[in-house]
Amino acid sequence: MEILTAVTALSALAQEHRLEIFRLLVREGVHGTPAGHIGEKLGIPLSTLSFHLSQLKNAGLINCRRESRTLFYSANYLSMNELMAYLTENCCEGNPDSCEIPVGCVPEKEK
Amino acid sequence: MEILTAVTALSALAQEHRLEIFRLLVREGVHGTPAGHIGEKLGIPLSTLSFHLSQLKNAGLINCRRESRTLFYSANYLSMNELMAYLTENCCEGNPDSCEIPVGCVPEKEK
DNA sequence: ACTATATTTCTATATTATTAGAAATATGGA
DNA sequence: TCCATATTTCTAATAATATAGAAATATAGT
Repeated sequence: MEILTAVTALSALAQEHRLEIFRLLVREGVHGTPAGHIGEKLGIPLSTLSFHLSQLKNAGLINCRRESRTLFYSANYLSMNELMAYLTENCCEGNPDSCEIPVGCVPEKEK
Repeated sequence: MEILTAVTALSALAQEHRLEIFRLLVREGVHGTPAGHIGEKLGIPLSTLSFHLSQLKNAGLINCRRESRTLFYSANYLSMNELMAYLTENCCEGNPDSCEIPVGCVPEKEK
C-alpha cells in the first residue's frame, strides 16, 4: 500500500461524523444502507452527509450502488483490512511476542 | 472505546510524517528509538518532529521514556490493537462470512 | 560554573477541512 | 410532461492544522 493511500483512508476516518458513518456501515454488512437512512439515524443534514460520504468513497473505504432512486452505501471490508495490515506491517521486526493481539472482522461470539 | 479517543488516534495517524514515524516505531519494537534517530532516518527537522511526536503521544499511540539525555519513543501496541478492534466492532452484525480477514501484529513468516 | 548534547516550546505564516442552506441533478410514476 | 423523491453540487464563512527557525529547557561530563 502507498503511504498516501493510507493517509487518505486515515484522514477519512479521522472525523467524528465519518467514523460514525463508517462504523454503522461496517455493522450493516455488504448489502448496504440508503444514504437517507444514514442521515436519519445519525442526525446529519443531507448536504453535510453527502460531503462525508464522498470523502469516504474517495478514500476507497466504502462502496456505492444505485437501486432505482436510492443510493446504497456499504463498507469496503477489503480496504479496511488492508489499512490495518499496513499499520502493523513488520511489527517488532517479526518478533511479536510483546504485541501480538490479532484483530479483524470476527464476530463477538467467536472472540 | 470512546469515539473521541478513536478520532484523536486516527487524526494522529492521518498525516504523512506521523504515519511514517508510527510505522517506524511499530517495526522497531518495545525498546524504542531515540527522537534524534527518528528525525535523521525520516529527514524531519527536530522542531517539526517534536510537534508530531507530541500529537502521537497525546493520542496514546506511542510511549516515551527518558534514558539520560535521550528520549526513547516506542509504539503502544495495545492502543493500536484497541483502535483496530473498534473499527471492526460488530462487523456484519456478527456474520462475517463476507469480510473476515483477521489482521494484527503477526510476523511475515507466519502469514 | 561552563560546555556540549538532546529535545522541546514558542511564534507566525501558510494551508486545508467543515458546515449547511440553496440550487441542481437523477430517477420513476401518473 | 409534470410532480415527488433521493441525493448531490455549489457556495462562502468559519475553524483547525502543519511548518521550521529561534529561543528555552533538561541532563551530564569536565
